[in-house]
Amino acid sequence: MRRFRDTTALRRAARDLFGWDELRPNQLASMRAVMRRRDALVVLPTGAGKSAIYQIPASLIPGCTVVISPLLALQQDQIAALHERRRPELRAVRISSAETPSQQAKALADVRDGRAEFLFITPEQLSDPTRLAEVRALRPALVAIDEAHCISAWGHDFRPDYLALGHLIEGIGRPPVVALTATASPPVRDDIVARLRLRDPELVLSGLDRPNLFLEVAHCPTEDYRWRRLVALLREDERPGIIYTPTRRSAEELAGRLTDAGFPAQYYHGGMPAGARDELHRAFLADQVPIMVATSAFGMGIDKPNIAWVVHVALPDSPDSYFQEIGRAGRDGQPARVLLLWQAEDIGLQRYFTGGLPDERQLHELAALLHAKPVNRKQLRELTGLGPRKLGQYLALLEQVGAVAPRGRQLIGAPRYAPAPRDAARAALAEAERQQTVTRSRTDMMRAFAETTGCRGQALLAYFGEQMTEVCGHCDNCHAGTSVAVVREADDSPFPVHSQVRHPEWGAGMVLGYEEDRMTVLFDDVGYKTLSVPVVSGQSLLTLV
DNA sequence: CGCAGTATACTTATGTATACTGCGGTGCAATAAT
Repeated sequence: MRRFRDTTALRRAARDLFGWDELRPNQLASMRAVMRRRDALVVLPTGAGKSAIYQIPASLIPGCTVVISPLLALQQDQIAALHERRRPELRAVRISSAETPSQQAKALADVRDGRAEFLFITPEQLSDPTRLAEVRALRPALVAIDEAHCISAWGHDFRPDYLALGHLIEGIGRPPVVALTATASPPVRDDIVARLRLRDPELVLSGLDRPNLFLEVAHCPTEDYRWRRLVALLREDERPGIIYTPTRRSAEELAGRLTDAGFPAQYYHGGMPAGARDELHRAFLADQVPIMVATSAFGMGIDKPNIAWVVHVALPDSPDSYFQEIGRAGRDGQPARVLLLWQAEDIGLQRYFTGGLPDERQLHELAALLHAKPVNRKQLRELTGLGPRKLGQYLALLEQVGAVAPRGRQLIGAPRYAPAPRDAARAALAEAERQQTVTRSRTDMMRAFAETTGCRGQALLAYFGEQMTEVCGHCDNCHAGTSVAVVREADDSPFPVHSQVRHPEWGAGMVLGYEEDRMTVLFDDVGYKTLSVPVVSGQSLLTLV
């Protein structure tokens, strides 16, 4: 009865507010979970109407909705899109460093007095206890986490406040939470659930296969070969597309070289002034920039249906990034090309980006300081001489081993049963080593994807824990005939996909999938490994847990 | 980790080999100077 009532209300709201005649099954399932005030993790490709999953229920549920979204530019687009609907139920405000204190106060008042339904905010804002209390006082009825994969990708060092998001949500009264993303492998999903402290969330997943994307990889022994492959694609396809480069400088250089060669290219990266970035973003969406050469800064929130190709001129750091980036192509359902041009040297740069290991003595010193008495970040910087970046990384690590906890009012201290500083430093170092190993293994998986002669669609989906029973038919290897369709019988896969296994040397892990005679397992401590199924079976290498 | 660019050594005149250095992604917010 309730189910029927919710469905009817949701369909009516979708029609009234968005002008949609129907809701897709995945959308409806997610929205029903939200209506029942159940936590949900929704993994759907962008363009599948993901925002509506929280927006439509929010318009029906009494009380405001807090939307946690990672980029200010993205928030701005989302608010503009809501306001274009011109409905009072969809009014939105934002609190960020871009608003003056009086604008922030007005935003809070608008939500409190019912003039706005949505409050857009970043995790960094919520980590200020005063701000947290202000938001809590609004008694939000729902929290939506947009681009939820950022929790896993950024929480460890880049934006440490993401790590504390579960704690912060509890701080605003712990309303039901709906987390949304386009890409999340099984460990990333687990990470999101754990960090947000979701309670028995409804998991809504769509199939990841994108049949209209033609996947192609070319190993490029020389720069010249790489250039020729790139130019060949640009000649064949004059529709708009994105070229991903690994560095800011290479983005600028390649855009210049393409322009000189008669291809109208622009470049985009995080080192550019905000105004120029906004303008380029807008121009690209408006079909005024046919070729965008960019670092990974370009992309999140780009919902442009007619991107016809995506080229990577270097190996991305992980299949996670790669899938996210190629997923921007072909949203209109038209055939689109995805080309990876790589060489082994690309891995060096990714190793650098992964970062080195922390210094155990510095960790020890930091843990000892915090053990003695709570201090704030500024004092810590002065006392330890560590830069803000390194300090943030160290604090995140110490927090993960239970040696550090926020103490309110910007203070950081040791929790009651914190380990001794020496043990904390040792554990934090071990945790950093584990994270580094897992990160490196992701790059290894990316390389394995590049080098495989098997079906690329299968390899990619296996990484994301989705088992394809047949070859994809839309990759270079399928077209060349080197991918082999292997029909798997139930008894050649003694370990079902997603089952927990144990390896004598590598410890506990999860089976992600099978392709040809290989299987992919993600181990907690050593990361991703590809194993030969005959060897595993013959030597009884794995045991079911 | 590995590349590009520069500096130095060795050579005995114009260049080559080796050694060293710096650089490299993603963004919040807060701060300081206009």
